[in-house]
Amino acid sequence: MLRQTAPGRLRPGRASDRETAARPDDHRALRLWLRMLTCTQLIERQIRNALRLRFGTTLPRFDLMSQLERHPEGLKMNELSRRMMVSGGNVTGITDQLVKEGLVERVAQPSDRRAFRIRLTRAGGKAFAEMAAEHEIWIIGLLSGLSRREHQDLLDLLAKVKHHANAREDFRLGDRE
Amino acid sequence: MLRQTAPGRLRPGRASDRETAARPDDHRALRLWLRMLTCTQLIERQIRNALRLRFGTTLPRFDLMSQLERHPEGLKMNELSRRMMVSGGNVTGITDQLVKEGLVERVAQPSDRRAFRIRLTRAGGKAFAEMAAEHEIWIIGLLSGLSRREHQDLLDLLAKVKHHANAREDFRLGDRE
DNA sequence: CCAATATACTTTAAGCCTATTCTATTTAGA
DNA sequence: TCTAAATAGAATAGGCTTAAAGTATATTGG
Repeated sequence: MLRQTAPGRLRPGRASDRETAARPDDHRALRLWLRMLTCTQLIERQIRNALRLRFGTTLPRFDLMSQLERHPEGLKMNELSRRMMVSGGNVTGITDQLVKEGLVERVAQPSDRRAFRIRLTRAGGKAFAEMAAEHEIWIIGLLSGLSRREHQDLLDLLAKVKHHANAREDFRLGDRE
Repeated sequence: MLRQTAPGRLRPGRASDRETAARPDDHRALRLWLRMLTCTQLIERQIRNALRLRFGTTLPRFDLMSQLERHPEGLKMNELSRRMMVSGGNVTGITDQLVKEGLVERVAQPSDRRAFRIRLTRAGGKAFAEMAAEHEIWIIGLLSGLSRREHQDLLDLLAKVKHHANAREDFRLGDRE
């Protein structure tokens, strides 16, 4: 059988994606935003796919484990929520899955009986190490079109974007009641 | 009542987000990727929020209508799918919603009875015009931390990323069977 | 013509994600 | 102390998203 795109399989456009449709009179900020979005989605989709095919896991699960790996003492649910930039309820669900798979554990906290620490189990740490190694190679490959100098420039420009957008968060732009 | 963050309300980290946790020995590509992701999510979340609060709609719906606005003659489902970079089944669902709301319509195509064109209705065009005007102001504001020069530099760097990542798509990185 | 294949779209099952609401516990203040 | 407010986390309902499988139509090659 020919290696073909499956019927519903997602293989988005090369010829005309979201951003390609930007019109000449679009404001430059809008063009820039569409391009940021396209780039991120392009990379994210490939990583999701690779995680699924190689390790049968998902990006959110990988992301959660990656946070825990950086904090061997464990993290509370709300810390995970903040760092992963997702809602608390979401963390509950993902954690439940990982607990069921034996990759992380909830450790009760005597000091605050409402909370507990989430930690990687030994199996979880081992599984994550394997995934992280390949994951980094994928990322390096996907971003290898840029020179070291360009990497740095892009990092700096995005830092500006990040800080400005963060500062703006409190203005609640669309919220005028 | 004080204007406060609701219990489960998503107000992700300023102090320590996903990317802040990157370690000094992380490869620069990984740091760059985490920062791209953080920036995009930061902006996207604010846009989603603003769309919900101001117009009671969602980003995918806005996105679909935005594609149609650029193509008054209408687009087929698979064209929408490609441009929006989402699966066909997803487009079906979003279109169903918008049809129910009277904002878009499916127009049968005699030349191919499997397909039809999706078009904005008059009401849809009107609604979109209002939203698009504000949307652009939000984006301009969120990206106003950069000078015109920096806008251009960022646009150029992201173009490189995009083309490289696009070219890599066929290598199916994680897929070795 | 007709069978095989491809295409356009929908449906389904499962997971992600959010806002909202709920319970349990802790903290702060009168 | 005792009550009100804040906090940690879970439960819920609804929407987004995907891969895979299904239906109908079109195209292609024998």
